[in-house]
Amino acid sequence: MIMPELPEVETIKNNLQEIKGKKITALNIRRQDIIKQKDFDPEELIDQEVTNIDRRGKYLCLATGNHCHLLVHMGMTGRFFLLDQELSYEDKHLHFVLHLDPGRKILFQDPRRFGGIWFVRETATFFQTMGMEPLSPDFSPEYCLKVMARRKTSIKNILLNQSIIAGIGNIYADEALYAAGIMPDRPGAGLSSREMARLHRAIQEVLRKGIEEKGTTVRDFRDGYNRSGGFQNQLQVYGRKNQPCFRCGQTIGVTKIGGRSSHYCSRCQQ
DNA sequence: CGCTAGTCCTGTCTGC
DNA sequence: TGCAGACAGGACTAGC
Repeated sequence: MIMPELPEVETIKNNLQEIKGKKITALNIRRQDIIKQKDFDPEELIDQEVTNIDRRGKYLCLATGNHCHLLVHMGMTGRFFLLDQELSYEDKHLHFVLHLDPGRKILFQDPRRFGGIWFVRETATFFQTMGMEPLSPDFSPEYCLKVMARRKTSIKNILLNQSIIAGIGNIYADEALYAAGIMPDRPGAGLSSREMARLHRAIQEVLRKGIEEKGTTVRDFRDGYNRSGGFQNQLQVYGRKNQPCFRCGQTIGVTKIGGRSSHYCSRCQQ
């Protein structure tokens, strides 16, 4: 099971750079309920050039020449990928198609439909409540200490809170906490500055590694060409319940935190 | 405001 | 072999 997190969306973003400058020729909304917001008529995108493909948190953002934005969130099982016109494709759970000139298309497929598409005019407003990008220069141990001060909830919950840090999901949260040697149920405010420095570094390391490996594929994730990623082979704790810790041999445990499974090594993490 | 529990959804896995 | 139930969880909402 997978949800596309920051490294997965970043991978799709990188793949899709080649459509920059291409013209949108048509679009096909096959399921209305995956459209979450419509600041403008989607038809306005037709005949427009894709001017930019960006990422903010777990959102992919396509900009067009007339200052319109198409935002995509993959939810848990969403796929957003390029396909050459002549190739056949599985159209089950296919909710949206963007046709590009010449003869290519981008498909949005999402069996579980936790994902969606937003037609947004002002991205600044849309992303107003989104937290800091963890790979930006402003993301520092000091920032972490500041935003986690006085928070009694678990550090795991804080890492998953998109309004504090953008883009971290269950897999990279567990991996970062393992790499930092911190138990996921520790209250955020209880972390020492030394621990916060370790966590800050671990977050950046696992995310960078995830991007380098072009994402994690447990079952569902596919990149902008519908290919699998490689980070699943480097997971230390996520999905390794009852298996020995690579570092110390202790059995990896799982507990529920905030309704989500949290994987940890009780010897390597305090 | 901070936090928890419930909700949505369907493919896959488990146990009888 | 078949089938019911558990499970996966991102983001949002209601309620305390």
